[in-house]
Amino acid sequence: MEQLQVSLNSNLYLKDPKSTELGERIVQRGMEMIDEVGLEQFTFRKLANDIGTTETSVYRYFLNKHRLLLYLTSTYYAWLEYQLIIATSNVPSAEEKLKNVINLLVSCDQETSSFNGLNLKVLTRLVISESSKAYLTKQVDTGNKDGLFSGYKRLVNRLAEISLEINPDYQYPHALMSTMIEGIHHQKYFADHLPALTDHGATVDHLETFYQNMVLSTLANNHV
Amino acid sequence: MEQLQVSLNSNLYLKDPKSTELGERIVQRGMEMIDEVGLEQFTFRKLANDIGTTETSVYRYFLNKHRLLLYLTSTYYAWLEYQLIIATSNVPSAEEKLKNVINLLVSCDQETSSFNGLNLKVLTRLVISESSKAYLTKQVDTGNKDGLFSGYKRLVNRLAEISLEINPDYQYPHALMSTMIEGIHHQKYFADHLPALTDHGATVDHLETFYQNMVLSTLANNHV
DNA sequence: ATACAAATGATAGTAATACTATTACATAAA
DNA sequence: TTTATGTAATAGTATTACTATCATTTGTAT
Repeated sequence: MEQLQVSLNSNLYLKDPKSTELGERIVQRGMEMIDEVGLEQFTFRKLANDIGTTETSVYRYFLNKHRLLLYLTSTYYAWLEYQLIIATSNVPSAEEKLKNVINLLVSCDQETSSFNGLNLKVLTRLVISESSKAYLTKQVDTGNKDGLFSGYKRLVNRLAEISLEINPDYQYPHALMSTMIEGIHHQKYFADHLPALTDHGATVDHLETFYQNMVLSTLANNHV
Repeated sequence: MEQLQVSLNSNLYLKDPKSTELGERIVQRGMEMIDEVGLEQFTFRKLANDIGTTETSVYRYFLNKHRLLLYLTSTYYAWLEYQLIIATSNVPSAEEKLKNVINLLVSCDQETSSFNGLNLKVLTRLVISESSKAYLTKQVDTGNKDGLFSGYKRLVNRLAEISLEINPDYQYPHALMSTMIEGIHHQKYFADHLPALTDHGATVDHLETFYQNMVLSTLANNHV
């Protein structure tokens, strides 16, 4: 799992950070610093000072901090896609597949392992609090054309297919799955910062129950 | 409706923008400019130049642009709460109430009227693309203590109560309603910018069908 | 051992951002 | 008339988000 090679869209970076040791450190410490101080307070200068290099060198790898964020979130979605394949292969029942995926999504902030040298607990936390900022910008359309969101879209597509296995007539499989993924992230954030917007502290077990019921009930489709 | 006085939490501003004509212009043009250029590119200097005043004067009303954004989103939620009361009073069936609310939420970007001098179509568009940035910051906890999110929380509470009227045993009414509100906003954004993440262009009618089915099926609770 | 290119580093510079401090002016209540 | 109060103009600062240039190190092919 550690050694798995995942190739991300090359528009995410200027120079592949996996090609050099400096690149690896930029991505690793970049993730940690964004997690610590938040994207707004994070700068390439701070990162460069921290890892003992120069601002210029960091700019050689990434166009700006938004691209670094996108690189990180794309890594997260690549990991999820890989886990999804494991969690659904050789599972005959589509409902069981979806349950496994929900379990994966609600518990990945408990993961102790690493992926591409990135601590998954930290990466998940970063995705929860910062990933929306990757697409809520005026540059979203050009970024989308450049394929910067293809990892996320591929994941949603896979999940939509599983939904259609459960109910082939269901009209909104992409909407349901993107609502679920974003929802899980939001509920975890709310639990930590705005608990009035969720229930039972959005623990792993409660979130799992909530989203299982929500998705499976919706796909059973008894209110159209 | 135009004349309705809604008082927002006084921590949202330094000086009540409704107390002066300059304040009103700051809020109005502020909304329009954030909608046009996005929060990142929006600055108090640009706003001041645009409305013919100085940066300093703008800072007298709002601590920073995040607080102005929060003021705007709070206005939106205050309007929603008011509309919700209209849409649910004298409606005997709880299910009917929730349907009315969903209709309100999915169609408020079509609204042609104004509220507190703010064009609701523009305000809704701004909320869809920018409101997450109001709470996805490292200052969220102090902001929450200062009551900056109380309007949103009150709205979710009201909706949670309606959910419990439908199913008094349901365990996740706040989670379901915040998932729905955020979901509606996201789906509208995806329709415009990342259409692979939604279905049928997330038109008003489709969104209404999707969320009605999702919420009512979930509350019917047949998968726990 | 030499030549060469790729990678990194050092230094400097710029326009803009997100503020703050100071001062002056106008008004209006005491 | 004094005194407070609100409002604005001017100026200044530290930081941000970059870009340009050039020197140096390092690994590799010959």
